Amino acid sequence: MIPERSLEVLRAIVQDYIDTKEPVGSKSLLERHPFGVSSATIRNDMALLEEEELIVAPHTSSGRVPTDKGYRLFVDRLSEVKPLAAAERHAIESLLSGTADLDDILGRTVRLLAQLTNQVAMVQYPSLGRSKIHSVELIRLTENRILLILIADNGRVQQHIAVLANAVDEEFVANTRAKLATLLNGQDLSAVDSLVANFAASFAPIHAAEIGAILAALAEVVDANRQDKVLLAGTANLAKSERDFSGSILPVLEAIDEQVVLLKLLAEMEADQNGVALRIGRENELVNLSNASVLVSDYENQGAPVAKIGVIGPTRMDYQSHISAVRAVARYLTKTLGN
Amino acid sequence: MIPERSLEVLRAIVQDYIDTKEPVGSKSLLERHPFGVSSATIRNDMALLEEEELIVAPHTSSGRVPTDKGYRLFVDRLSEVKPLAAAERHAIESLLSGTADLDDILGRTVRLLAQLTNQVAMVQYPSLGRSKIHSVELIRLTENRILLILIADNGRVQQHIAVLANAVDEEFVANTRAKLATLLNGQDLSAVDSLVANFAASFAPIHAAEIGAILAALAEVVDANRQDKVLLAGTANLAKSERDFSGSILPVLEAIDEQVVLLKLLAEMEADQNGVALRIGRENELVNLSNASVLVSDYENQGAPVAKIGVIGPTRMDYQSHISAVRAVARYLTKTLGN
DNA sequence: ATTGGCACTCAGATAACTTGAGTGCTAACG
DNA sequence: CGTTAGCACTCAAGTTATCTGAGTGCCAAT
Repeated sequence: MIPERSLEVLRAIVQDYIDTKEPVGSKSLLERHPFGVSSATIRNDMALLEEEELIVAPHTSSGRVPTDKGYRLFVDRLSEVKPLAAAERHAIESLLSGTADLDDILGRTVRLLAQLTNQVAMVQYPSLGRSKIHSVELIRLTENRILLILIADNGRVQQHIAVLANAVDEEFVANTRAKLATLLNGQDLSAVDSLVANFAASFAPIHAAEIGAILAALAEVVDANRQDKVLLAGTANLAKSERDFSGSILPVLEAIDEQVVLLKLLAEMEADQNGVALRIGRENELVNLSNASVLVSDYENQGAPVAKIGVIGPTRMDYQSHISAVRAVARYLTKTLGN
Repeated sequence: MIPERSLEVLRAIVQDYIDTKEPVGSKSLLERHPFGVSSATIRNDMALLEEEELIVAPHTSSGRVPTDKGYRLFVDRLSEVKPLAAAERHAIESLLSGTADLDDILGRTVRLLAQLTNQVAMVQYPSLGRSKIHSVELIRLTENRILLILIADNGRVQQHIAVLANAVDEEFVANTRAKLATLLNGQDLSAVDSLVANFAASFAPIHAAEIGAILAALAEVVDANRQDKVLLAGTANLAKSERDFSGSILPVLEAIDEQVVLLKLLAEMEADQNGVALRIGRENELVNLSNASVLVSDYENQGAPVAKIGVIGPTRMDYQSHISAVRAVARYLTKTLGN
């Protein structure tokens, strides 16, 4: 077991390092934190912490820097979450009020989070996994092109064009639309597949191809809802804190380019008791983000988590503040979606 | 007037500099380009070019580097556009074939362009300025929330939710929808404002507030079509060519964050006889992109330019190749949209 | 107009030296 | 035993000096 004071030293090291961005030594640590012991004692504690791989010295004769493991311990056991300043709270309230459109809400929210944290912020579009279908519309664009629109009960709208082999008339479209409505309105999105299994049977075989194309479009639209989208903001913050990413911001930019990677990462992350999920440095190795930390929280709609929102930044980020920022924004987003 | 050979020297300097990323001196220039004169003569020519502010020496005793003005002259008068390699042509064909959805097409296209040029690529969503309304749909989500969907004749779909002060029934919605359809279907988007001017008059005054809200939503949607969106790809290329941007990639990242800036920039750019528009370095001063060049081309739908596609990169970019890449991709996009 | 020749410049590389914040270790202390 | 003072040691980073070579401008000769 690591003695109490040593843990305090670790906490002090992490805080100072986040603050000054300089490796912290035993003497300068005492200047900022009056431990009431001598620097030699601190050095002994540091030796212990280094033993435990919680800190490391970049060079033989330099101060110490927290390791990923050190940050992890700090976050899990040593740090209180720092509540938001009133001004920040106010900023959230005022910036996010009075919106209606989903795109708009998410856009504003992610920008706000980027601004609050000075990091790259991201928000995932609400998954419709547990959502229900509000309605399905069919619109005849031309004689052989049908626009299919699927509206979910949370207001998200997806459309797709079905191109038919043969021309169809308005009546056919209206008829199909009515049947689809009866079948699907109010149903779970996830149930669509089984519900439409025998759909073609209720039509004359002559129209089998057309019905097939429309069902394909429907499948496409349902699927598009599954493969979520990610909205980003604050990429310029990367350039500002470039040196914080040991070496290069390239992996982060690559992740941003390849949204698939981000989505995979988000999907893997599960919130802890604090309501946030955090991956520090090497913990992101699989997605090639070893020099970054990812911090996300779920946001909810109708009582159930629907997607994630969070930030991505250097391992040396201000976890205490950012955790509360992410949580607050997630909560506010939940609230906004509730209306 | 600048003599012929001096211009040849300028061309050689630009090409070498783009190639080697090193300031080019009189002697090494001769090694790569056998001018048949001595280095002293080249130096004389260089002195002239420097006089004309077409090249500049970073340090007293160093080779020369083209200025923005030098690049401009090079592009306008000295360079042939380099046709695409067969492999690239092939890549375009295969990567962009077999798609249907607008989002999908644009996404693929912009990625492709980023890959071809190794720069940040951007594509603007098709403006609907000259498009017509295919149809307007109203869908009653709840008793006081109406989803308005506007479908343009090019398949682009925009929706917006109107929140009403009072509850309305299905009949009211159907009625309104029918009237809107009669009024608007097939009309120019730009004509919407004047067409709906007296719309409220055809309803009982008791519903004035509701009609107002719906018209507001309509205005919103029409407006959303005007303020186009930009899709980006290849931001990771920024990190790779970071040193090419004198100093910092920050301004570029900022522009990417603030899409408004990009849109403004795109709006200002008008294609020349080559079918592309190019802004070099300082020519972008107003949008704070003095150390970058922006190269775009129009793409068309139904015979008229609808939006722009292009790249943004360091002033020292390979204009010859990139111009043809942008043009080819724009043309292919035009062709794909034609289906 | 072009060229060979020459003195000059200066960014960048290399090396030697200094500095100072930091370390580990040990012997003494309460 | 945990703590401390003291000391020798390390090494990144800064400073200075020196060297090098690719490059220049200029001028007299062709």
